[in-house]
Amino acid sequence: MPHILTTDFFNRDTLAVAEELLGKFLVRRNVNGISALKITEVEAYDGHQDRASHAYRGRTARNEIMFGPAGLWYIYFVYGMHEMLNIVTGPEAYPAAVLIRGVEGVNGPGRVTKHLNITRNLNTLSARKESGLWIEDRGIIVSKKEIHKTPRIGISYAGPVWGRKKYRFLITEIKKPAA
DNA sequence: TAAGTGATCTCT
DNA sequence: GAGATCACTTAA
Repeated sequence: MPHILTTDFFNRDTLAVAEELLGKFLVRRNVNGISALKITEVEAYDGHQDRASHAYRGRTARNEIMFGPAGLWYIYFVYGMHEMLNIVTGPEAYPAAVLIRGVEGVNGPGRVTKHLNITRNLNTLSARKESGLWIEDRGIIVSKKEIHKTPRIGISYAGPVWGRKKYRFLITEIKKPAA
């Protein structure tokens, strides 16, 4: 039986949540039915001191949701064309979230949202069945050996310290034998 | 490698 | 209000 992740899962250390999201399934229900895709790549944005985080300069209308309780979707629009999907983590008033950068067969945060028809109208909603977008544990175990950690992407403004932190987690690509 | 695209934020 | 910037993608 798939187990839907709830607040308890998300209301923990952001790095732990990010790492453990690998291998879980992002499930979307819309007019086309239900699709479930395994999460393969994420990034953590953790706390007000994280210079790469939207919350670094304090609370604004956009990042307000990052200060909210865990388990809410934070979806924003960048570069005039891409919606980014994040799940809020940690306790209320502590600004943190995990960006879902890739799922099985769909690489790149902008492509994930496009593929699953995820837009800002889901922003601030809760990750549960009722919202049409949630995350399930389907029993897949991801070993530490399969997990790669690298610096985050597209955050050169974050400076040498925060820019180099290995807050990006991805499942190692398994090389297929040449056909 | 550079352009596209528009919301958001910072400064006037 | 104006200008710069941006947690990206695609086409060369």
